[in-house]
Amino acid sequence: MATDPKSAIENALRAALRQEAPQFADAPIVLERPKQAGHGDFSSNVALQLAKMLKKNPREFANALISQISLDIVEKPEVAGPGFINFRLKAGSKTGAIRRVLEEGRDYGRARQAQPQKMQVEFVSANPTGPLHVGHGRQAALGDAIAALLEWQGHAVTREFYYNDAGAQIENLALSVKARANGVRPGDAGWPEEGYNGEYIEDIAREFVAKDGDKTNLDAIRQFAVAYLRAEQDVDLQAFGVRFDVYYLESSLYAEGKVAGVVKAWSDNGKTYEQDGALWLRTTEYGDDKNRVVRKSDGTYTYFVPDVAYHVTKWQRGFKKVINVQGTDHHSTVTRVRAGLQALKLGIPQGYPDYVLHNMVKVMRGGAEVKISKRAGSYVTVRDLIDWVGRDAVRFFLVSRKADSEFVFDVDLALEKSEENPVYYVQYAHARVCSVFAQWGGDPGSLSGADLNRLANPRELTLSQRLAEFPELVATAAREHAPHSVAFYLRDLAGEFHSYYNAERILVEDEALRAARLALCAAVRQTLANGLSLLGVSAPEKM
RNA sequence: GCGCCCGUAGCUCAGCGGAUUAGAGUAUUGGCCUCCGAAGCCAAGGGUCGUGGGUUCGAAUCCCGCCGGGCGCGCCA
Repeated sequence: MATDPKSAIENALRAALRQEAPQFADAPIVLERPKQAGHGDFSSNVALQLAKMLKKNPREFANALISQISLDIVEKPEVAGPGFINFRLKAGSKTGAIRRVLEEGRDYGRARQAQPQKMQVEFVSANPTGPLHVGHGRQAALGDAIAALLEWQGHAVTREFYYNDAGAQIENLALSVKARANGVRPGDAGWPEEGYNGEYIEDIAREFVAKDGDKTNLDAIRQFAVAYLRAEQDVDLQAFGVRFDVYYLESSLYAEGKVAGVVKAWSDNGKTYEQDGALWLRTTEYGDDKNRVVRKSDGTYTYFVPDVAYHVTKWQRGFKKVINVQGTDHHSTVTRVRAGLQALKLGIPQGYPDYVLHNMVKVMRGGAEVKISKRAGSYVTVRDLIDWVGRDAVRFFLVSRKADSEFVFDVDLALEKSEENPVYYVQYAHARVCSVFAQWGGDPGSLSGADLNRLANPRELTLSQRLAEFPELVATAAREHAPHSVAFYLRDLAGEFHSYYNAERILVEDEALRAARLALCAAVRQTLANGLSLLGVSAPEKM
């Protein structure tokens, strides 16, 4: 079992620091991988960081530190530039990662948690009033990947979908379907003021009538329409490869009295007041810029009350960490929900819950923005995208950018020139390795005994090092809720593999060298597969 | 007007407070298949990191102003 070289170096530096500058023994130690090969494999700037506070010359201090270090996995450390300490790994210690990947297999990159926490990621949470649009697609891809990242960090993660099935928009849905069922079309007299105009309304109306539905029974229509759309969304999510553990219905919060309970608790805590016939919550006491109405003068609650009630259940269900994935257009709710939770005085932490807010998705095709979908009318649906470019491409694309960046989804890039699609580049690397193994025909299990010291050329060592980075990359991506870094890593890894593959032959005559190269390839394949699975993208053996 | 986010190569985007050339992809140009998959590789050109200050030994990165863009500022959800 090889120790991870990076932590070994870090430990050695820490020990040296304890000797040379005990007062900073706990200072953060940053080890980065230099861009330029000439600067070694790892580089640290601790000496520069601490020199000022120590009132010492950075280079002298760096020299003092390295005089304390003796590690058998690296050559002698060097002081460079203004005071960087550069470490160059001995060739043998670079390939350790290969063995580790092969040993851990599908678990390579996973961390064990001494005390796993219950966590929850809430995402999509689309109202059952229409098909899922591209924004939901981005949320689905992001949320699912974030959930996977947290699972890989050893936590118990629940994927949850919240259905706003109790609000006014459901009423509008029912009215729209009823109007359609009775032959009233958008624009006609009698069409609901805030009705839904998409063609899917017509579909629902037709099916409702076909089932001998009573065209005057609004309750029956509402039930039918919600069930219809929920089923349709489920089909889309399934096609997208996203599965939820819990579907939470807003209506159940009312049914169980939780909404009224929240308002009562606020009142009991003295956080509310009456004004203009409405009941207000003093959210300004918790960072909001104005107080908010919680019970309207007509006696109904504003939408954010059930939202708070919902989050109380998350806390009470034991989720210590909750991440809500939402569009930035909802960012004003963040402060409100947190304030509402604080005002209950239930001991819920101040920053609860966490949010990942994502920007909007713009779909481009043929050089122009696509805004119209045949099904939905006013927006492009997830189904449209999957139909156009396939599930893997959609998922990879949608997580391959930071959540807060505006996303331009270029259908032409993914469709007409599909070979230039980044996801194929990564999948192709995986398929290539598979192909080599098929050609070879040997038993992969036999590779565990390969002499990895035979791997000496720079491309092999670079690849090995890249493999070694994966677990830390996953950990960082999980901590920062940033699955896009996994996508970038995979591209880099695939790129280095393609270069290697082009420059060197794997299936050489020399048996020992062949075994070593195959071991490296097997590790690359495994790491690619693990990374792709994190993103919900398949790793095909042939394409 | 106020709040949050964004502004890096023609286009789409990475970039951890650090070391002469700021990175990918794509697009453009020129090479590489008697050889394990050319959906690939190699090479070239292309950037005052929106702008003006400040902090620092050092700023694309941190702080402030300005310009440009997005989103939000309901007894809507």
